[in-house]
Amino acid sequence: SPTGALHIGGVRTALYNYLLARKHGGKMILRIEDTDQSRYVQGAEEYIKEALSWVGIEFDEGPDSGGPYAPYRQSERKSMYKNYALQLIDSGHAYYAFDSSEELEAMRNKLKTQKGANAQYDSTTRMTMKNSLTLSVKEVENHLESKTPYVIRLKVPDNEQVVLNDLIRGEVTVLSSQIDDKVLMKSDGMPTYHLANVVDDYLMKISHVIRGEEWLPSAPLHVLTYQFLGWEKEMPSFAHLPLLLKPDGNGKLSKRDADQMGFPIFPINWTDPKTNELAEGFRERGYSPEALINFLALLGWNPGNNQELFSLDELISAFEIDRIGKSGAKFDIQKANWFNQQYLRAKSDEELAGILLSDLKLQNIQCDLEKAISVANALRERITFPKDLADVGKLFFVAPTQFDEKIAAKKWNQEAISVLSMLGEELHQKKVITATSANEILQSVTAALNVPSGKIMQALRLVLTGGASGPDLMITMEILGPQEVAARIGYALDTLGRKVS
RNA sequence: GGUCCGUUCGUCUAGGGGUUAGGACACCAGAUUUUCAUUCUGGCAACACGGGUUCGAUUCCCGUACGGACUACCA
Repeated sequence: SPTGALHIGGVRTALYNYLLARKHGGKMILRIEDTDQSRYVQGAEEYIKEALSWVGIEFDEGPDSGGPYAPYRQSERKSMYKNYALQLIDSGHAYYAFDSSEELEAMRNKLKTQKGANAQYDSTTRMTMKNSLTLSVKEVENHLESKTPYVIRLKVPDNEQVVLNDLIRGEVTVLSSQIDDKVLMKSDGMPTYHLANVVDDYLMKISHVIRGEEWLPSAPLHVLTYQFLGWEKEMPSFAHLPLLLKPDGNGKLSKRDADQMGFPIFPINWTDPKTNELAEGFRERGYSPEALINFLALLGWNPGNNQELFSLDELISAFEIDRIGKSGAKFDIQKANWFNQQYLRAKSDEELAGILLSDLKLQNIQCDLEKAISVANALRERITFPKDLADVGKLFFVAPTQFDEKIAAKKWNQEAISVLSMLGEELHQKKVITATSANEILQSVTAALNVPSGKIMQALRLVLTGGASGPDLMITMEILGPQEVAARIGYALDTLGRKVS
């Protein structure tokens, strides 16, 4: 429904639908459920399509590609729904209701004061309200003719067992007296979700309804609707998915939680058209669609073995609806990061170099492909996001101008100074070095000065990177080249001092 | 409040009447790297509780607790 950005839970729901459809050679249909005009959000439909397309979910039918059951937007199908509502009235399963919102509220408030009573429009209260069950035929006609606003409500039977067979939860039985007389047609002439969904699923020959658990309570109502419309045989299978929960505490995962914990909740960037507020998406944050999909697939489903890394095709062949869990899954961004890392590492040096090159270009840093490949190779084991490549790789192009004070205080000592001074002089005379020769030179210097090389490594790192972390130091020296290393040593000696008191 | 759904390491989960209850993420330690990281090895850590059924229950049944969803002319 185009009521805002599709969030990550919706992506997972779409994914499970997609996996099942692909696995069994079915059709994946995109239907836009835009029956609530007041909640319609500009750009939301496009967002849904783009987001799903980014993660690799493709539709066989939908508003763009068309299909045998077009149109695929419920607003464009508006005229189709009323006949079915009328059919339900004719068969005695629905009725007109003329109650104003004030009257409804008054009824609910009155009921709330009675203990144990369910404040709802149902078999116990409908005869006290203003509807075609309580009004005379003449009065009803008058209302309809004078265009009194009305809704059409389902007449839910008094005391019947409604049985829902859920693919995930098994048999769920609800007593019909617990279900209220849901509005089927709104006063603006639009159907509610309940009617539109049932009618369209029937018309579009939908085989499976896989949706979030929040729909479970209204599923019996849908079963009832299928029965009343005489479509019980064509009723789709239902599967109600466990919810995605917030990482700490309990409750449904929300945008607020995600913001607080500092991770995205939308697949791609979303700018709220009302507030103009930008919410960063997983895509823009640097998650690959493969990683996101893999992570999401395993949040509530598992293959029954220890395999964790799945391509979309592998997911399709492994997916089984009865291996979906029943309980809600907390959203663990660390695991998502781990998946991202796995997929990033699986890329070749050339691919990583390409990412590095384009990121460097944005910062106006020149780099040739050969060097980019070396840098990518040096960095490949230490990155989680593509941007890490340029973030940490930057040290190969821009010399540090300041040094981490804590590390300097700890590691910048007389031994380091003498080793580095000598190392700088040695390197200054060289044109090229390899990791191996760099190591040899370092070893000879430390041996000559009788300093264990392990003791000055962090000082060397500090000089070369400005901080305490980075790729292998010998490799770093090889990529930097002897002249640059010597220059950085010289700069460090100048700024950090050649003597320590 | 009512209805429905759920409950295995901190997290995602496997398992299933008799198991040393398995894996992954995270965390911790050791080894390697004369280097932070990687990698490797190891460690920590779970069947919500109470009743049944049973020779035996974490597994089946019932209850309790806890959690969640729903309770709109929203989807």
